[in-house]
Amino acid sequence: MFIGEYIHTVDNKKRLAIPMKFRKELGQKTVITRGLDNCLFLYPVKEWEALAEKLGKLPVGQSDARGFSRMMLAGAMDVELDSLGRILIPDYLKQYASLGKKVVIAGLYNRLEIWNEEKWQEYKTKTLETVEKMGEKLGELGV
Amino acid sequence: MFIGEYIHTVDNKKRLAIPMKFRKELGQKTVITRGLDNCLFLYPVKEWEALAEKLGKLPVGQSDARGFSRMMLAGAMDVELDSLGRILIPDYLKQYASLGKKVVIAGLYNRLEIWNEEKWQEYKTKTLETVEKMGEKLGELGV
DNA sequence: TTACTTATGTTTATTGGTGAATATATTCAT
DNA sequence: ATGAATATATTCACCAATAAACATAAGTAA
Repeated sequence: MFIGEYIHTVDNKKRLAIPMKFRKELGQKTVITRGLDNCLFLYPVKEWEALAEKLGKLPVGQSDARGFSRMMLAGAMDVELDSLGRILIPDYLKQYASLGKKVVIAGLYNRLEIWNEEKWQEYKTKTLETVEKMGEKLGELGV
Repeated sequence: MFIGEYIHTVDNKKRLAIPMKFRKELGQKTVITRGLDNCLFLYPVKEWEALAEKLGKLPVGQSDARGFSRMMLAGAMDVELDSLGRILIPDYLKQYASLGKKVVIAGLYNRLEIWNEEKWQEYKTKTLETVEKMGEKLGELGV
């Protein structure tokens, strides 16, 4: 299970070191793809395969399902961690998530998310404002 | 069952000693997360895992469910008690709860809460004022 | 081929997490 | 009250993770 958030830097060769804590569970072979809210998703291959299968089975008739799976599938790229635990981020994904030097790597259960650092901070403040109201949901979850 | 409140200090390496009384029940491996009312929650791993599983299964498609699980999962961090019973508090959580040097550690049945000391005092006085009224609600809940 | 660019791999330095030791405070029993 | 025992606070020193710089290899175009 991936949890926690880290700030790392992308070097001038577009490489990003994955936090030590995530490496073991992530494995060497991973898949990176366009995520929701302008971030990138990074999956261990196994998780990805399961997800891809689901995406492939979405009804071709519905245009938004089509759009969603196109974005995820066509946007995907397999990347390997090198000897120092770094991945190479493809240009089009780097652009998509408007990644600069500082990025946030967040653990979200079965995937990692990669964010532009400022965007992440914005998103967080915005979301935290409403999260107290969501406290009710916590109750439903048995917290 | 965790009960009672303690005032402890965070050292300059952002470490916080857990009160001796809580250590045995808490265990070595714990998870610290964003809590409600700007405090932090500290769970024994088992308690956390049950919660995390529910969070992990929330639908990725819905934006507020996404926001919620991002805050809870990415906001969480597993921390181990070191040989002196201390935990390391990540920067972003320290900020979130605006922790200074003095913090309050309170036992709340199945979790601990970590508060900024002044905020805790404020919260307490504020809450004690209204506690009489709350009595009625308690009745409704069968206490 | 040669120069040049891009990708990949390695080395070094700095930062910050980790562990141990000492000092201070608190509690309890005499 | 006094001292012993236990708990907490603080400090110092070490090690590991990350970031940056450097070096090598591979590919591309003139």
